[in-house]
Amino acid sequence: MKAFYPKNGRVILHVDMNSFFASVEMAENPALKGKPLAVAGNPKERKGIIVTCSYEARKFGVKTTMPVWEAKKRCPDLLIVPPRFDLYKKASAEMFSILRAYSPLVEPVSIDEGYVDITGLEELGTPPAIAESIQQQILAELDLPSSIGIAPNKFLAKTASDMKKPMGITILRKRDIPRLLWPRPLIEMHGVGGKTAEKLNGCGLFTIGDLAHADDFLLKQLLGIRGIRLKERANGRDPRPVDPESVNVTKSVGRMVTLSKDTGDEHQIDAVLKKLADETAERMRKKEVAATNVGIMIRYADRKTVTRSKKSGGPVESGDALFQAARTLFIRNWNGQPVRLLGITASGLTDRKAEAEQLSLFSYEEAAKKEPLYEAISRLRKKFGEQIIQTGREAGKRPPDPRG
DNA sequence: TCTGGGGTCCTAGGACCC
DNA sequence: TCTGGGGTCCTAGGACCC
Repeated sequence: MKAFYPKNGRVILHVDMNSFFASVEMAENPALKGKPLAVAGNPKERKGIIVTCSYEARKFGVKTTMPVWEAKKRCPDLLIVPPRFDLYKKASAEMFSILRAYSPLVEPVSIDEGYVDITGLEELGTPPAIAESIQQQILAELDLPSSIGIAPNKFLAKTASDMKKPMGITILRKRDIPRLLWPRPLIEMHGVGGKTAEKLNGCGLFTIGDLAHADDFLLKQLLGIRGIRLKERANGRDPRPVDPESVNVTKSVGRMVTLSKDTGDEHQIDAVLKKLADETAERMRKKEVAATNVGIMIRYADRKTVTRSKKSGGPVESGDALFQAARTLFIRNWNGQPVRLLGITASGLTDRKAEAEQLSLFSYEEAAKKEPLYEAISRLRKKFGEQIIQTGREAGKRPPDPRG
């Protein structure tokens, strides 16, 4: 049992929910269980792609991001339901609260997966026993299947949770790396996508083992700092801590939408931008943030996509301000061709409360000090004492209009 | 009949300052 | 007339993930 807790090592779990959206739908409606099921958008609105599908559907070759018509061709009996994000968010929150009952060091990565650092929790049992307990509790309380990876760091835990689905528990130790990790093709490695795999293949590197032994200089040339980092991970090294705070640090908030039909109609585009701006502002309000940068995304009929952004003078938080900024960017950068997709992103986010405080404590007072009236009052106070003159501001009235 | 929407991180070039 | 390097900020886009 002690062997699971090496003196200088960590024990990290990666909990990955299996075909999450589809599983939540099945938990809600057990009649769907055991059937080929997909959660997908409406094809008539050109959003007809598979978001998630059940294992029964996967047997027919149905995959995430596949257009619905193609999925139907492969699996004629495929049941399709539209996504219900509120339901998934609720299930996600319940899943994470189960995890937090085991350890406070829980880092959500997305709606359906997260890391748990269980280092030093010997009293709860061995790591496989803890994983088993978590998995069974999620199944019993939420009726949802999951897979769990156990390893000394995040990368290996993530890799492990992928090895056995559904309802798997997999341990990946450092000493297992040459046997279990290195023979696999590069594209299967977390962090290596199609483009990176192609580049590496072009240099004669095909497996994770090849990457693990590749030349540092070559990797740096080819992929920059990412190359070095990927090689480290291929060797089973990943120092990233499990950070429970990362979930509270949002870098950007946005909304985008593929239009049901391409359009070059300015009124229609205006209406879409306004809606996106209002919805983005609403999300910002919920997160209590303001933006210092506003960006737009335009995708044309040929899928060519451009992004434009501009740092704002002051904090932007209202739907109207967001809309005006987005509209200006759009007018300046639109090439006049029909538009397929429009998006708005608010970034450079600042805390609204801190913003308000700063405004009242600094800007207001600093601005006031620049007023000739303020200077005059200060001078008189020095001469006659503090009590002599009470300004309108201090008396709780509106500040005097400087124009008289 | 193609190919959604929400994010993160990194790079690179130009502006600008010292 | 010809000319340095370093640092930071801003912007655009690429790659990746779920």
